[in-house]
Amino acid sequence: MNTFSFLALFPMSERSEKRTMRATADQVAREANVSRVAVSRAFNPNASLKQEKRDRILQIARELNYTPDMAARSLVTRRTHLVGMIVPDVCSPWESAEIDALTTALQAEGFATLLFKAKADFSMDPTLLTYMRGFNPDSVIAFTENIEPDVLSGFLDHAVPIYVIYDDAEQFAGKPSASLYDRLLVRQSDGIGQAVALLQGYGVRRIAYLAGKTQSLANTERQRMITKAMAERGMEPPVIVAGDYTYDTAYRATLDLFRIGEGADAVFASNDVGAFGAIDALRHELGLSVPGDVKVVGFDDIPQSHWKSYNLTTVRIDLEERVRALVRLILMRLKTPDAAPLTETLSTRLVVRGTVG
Amino acid sequence: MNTFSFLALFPMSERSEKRTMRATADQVAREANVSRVAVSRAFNPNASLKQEKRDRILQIARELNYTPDMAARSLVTRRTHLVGMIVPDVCSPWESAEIDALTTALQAEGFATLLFKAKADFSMDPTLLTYMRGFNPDSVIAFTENIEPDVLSGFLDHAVPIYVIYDDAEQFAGKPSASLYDRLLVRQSDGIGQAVALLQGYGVRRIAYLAGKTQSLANTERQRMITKAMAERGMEPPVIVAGDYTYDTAYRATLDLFRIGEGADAVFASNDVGAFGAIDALRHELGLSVPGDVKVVGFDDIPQSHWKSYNLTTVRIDLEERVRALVRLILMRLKTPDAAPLTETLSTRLVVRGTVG
DNA sequence: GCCAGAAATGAAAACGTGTTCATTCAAGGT
DNA sequence: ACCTTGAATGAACACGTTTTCATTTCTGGC
Repeated sequence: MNTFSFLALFPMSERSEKRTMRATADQVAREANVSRVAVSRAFNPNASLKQEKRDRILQIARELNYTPDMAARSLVTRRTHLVGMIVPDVCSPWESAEIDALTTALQAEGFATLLFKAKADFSMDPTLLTYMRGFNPDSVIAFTENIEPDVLSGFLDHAVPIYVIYDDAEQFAGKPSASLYDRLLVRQSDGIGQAVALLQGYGVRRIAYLAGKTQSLANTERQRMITKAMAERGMEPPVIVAGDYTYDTAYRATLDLFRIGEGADAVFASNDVGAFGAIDALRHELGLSVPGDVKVVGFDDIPQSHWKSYNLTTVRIDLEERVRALVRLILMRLKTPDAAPLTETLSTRLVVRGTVG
Repeated sequence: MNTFSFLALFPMSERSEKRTMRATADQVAREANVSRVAVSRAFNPNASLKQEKRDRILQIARELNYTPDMAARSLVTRRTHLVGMIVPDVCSPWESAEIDALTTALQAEGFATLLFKAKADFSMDPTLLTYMRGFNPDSVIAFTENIEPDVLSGFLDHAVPIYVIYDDAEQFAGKPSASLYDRLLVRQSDGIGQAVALLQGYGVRRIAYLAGKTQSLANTERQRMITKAMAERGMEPPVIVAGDYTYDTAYRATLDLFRIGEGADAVFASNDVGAFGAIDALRHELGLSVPGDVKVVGFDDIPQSHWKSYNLTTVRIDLEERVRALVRLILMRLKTPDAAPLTETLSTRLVVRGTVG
């Protein structure tokens, strides 16, 4: 029992013992005394075929362990039912959660995930793109944000981008292209407003924003919205601390902020993992209390955020909802390419736990 | 800049504006004044073709943005260059790290990862398998351990399993099949021995083993090796606490152990995430000190284990090394199907941090 | 019992590539 | 100058499916 995890498959020609090929539509047809076309139709629900005949074919197909060959099918259909995902770091909690949810949702719709690892610096590798192109994915999801849509969609033929934009649809007023395409609008300002209000309620005056990757649009918009929310409440602009979404960088940046810099009443991290780094630096190296001396707020609400050691107060982006909206957009555009551009909107909200108050 | 993450592709027939198909080998051939066969050969390094001719073809291919169509190619080659991965939980730190490393390694060898989400209960879904079969992956990696190899390799044609076994190759003495196939032997006992020795050195007498999924072979072998190591040092057998590799279950199980049960001097968790749950329960709910009152040891050494809040002492499985060995086995078997069965061995070692001593 | 329209059917033509096989070409040894 | 060997070449076929299109069979209304 439970003896294995890995399995290699081999084409018939190379296995001397097993001479049983994968069953083909022709074999099923012969066995069922019908034409090969009938077999094809049996597997296509809305093709016209006598019910009784269809049942018999499917029965025989099951006995022969037959499944239509996707490669052959996609050759004529021009649909591979593959969705390419380009990911720099599968280990990142937020990204792995998003991959998980996307794969689940797409799988339910009959699409399989084709996973590619991008370079660590988030850059888009032309070789990788060329390589991926060969598989002809029906759609591509890129988890890196530092490449122009035009470059990528020029590389992949007939690609129509779906924009993920933050807070202000108007920030793209100058780019006419943005309004021509489908968009997912994430209103980060909602949760950020709640967070800033809560912090101010606790008497916080000086907030440090622990930034993420500078190429990340999500990051720059988070920073902008925090600054805006603070201004609206009559607070001074936040102190900006450079970061890159990782624990280690956040840890060191926090040390610098409090040792070399002038510290802060609260640290607003650009993501939860960064918040963890900040908390650990404050508690375990600087000897400060969270939330006693310094409040900490994160962003994302990953599963680890409710772990008791951190118990993080954070701005939650509902992953399930986000993925549902994205999959809806992708499938809509795939089914009806000429439909009018659609915009989905996603709110965010503050989840209050133990690192504030 | 940095305005998008998602991209949908569409077959020509459905896009009214763009009428430019993907370039085909015929077009390249016509443009270069050669036969289509020459184009095929140009992309196959060990086919015989005049160097000058090959260069010209590749040049023109680049200009036309041409890449061989994998679907068409695999139809005749019987090789898809796809490796299917069946994963119950992509979010799990250890699994996501393994997916990341495997994808990187396989990508370097020209294989792409085809990701499928299995049911949450680790069970193998026949529908999923049938579905995956359609894509004809060259190889399959299953991250779930509760299905007989025979069942799966019967389902997928011409599948030859690669066994991952733990500590004793002899445990499969009764199963002749095990010695017929390739194997990765993980010597968990190495690191476990070091851990038990260290704990005994600190005067620990009563160890609780916080178990993982009972269907997991890795788990049962960890338990067996801990018991064995303790016996060899004249210690009483460990207290077994049921678990399932998750934080929440580990947290509650630890509470029960110390409130209802009789507690322990040390908790040996079946994985790092479980150790985190134990630590948090001890520190934040039971008011005990780690490592003062109770020592904690984990298993895996995931990236989070060095985070200061946990700073976990743990038995490290070298992920890179493990993945290298696995990829080596898979590729070897794929290239030379009739080669003699190979066994790779992997050691483990204790990484000492702050939760012991 | 007849006719129109709809549903069911199979032959043939794609889809884009790799491979076989017989042929041509170039080079090198006597 | 001749033969031999090996490399270079392209025509034809194969891979397993879907789709088109023309034909046949069924259905229901008069």
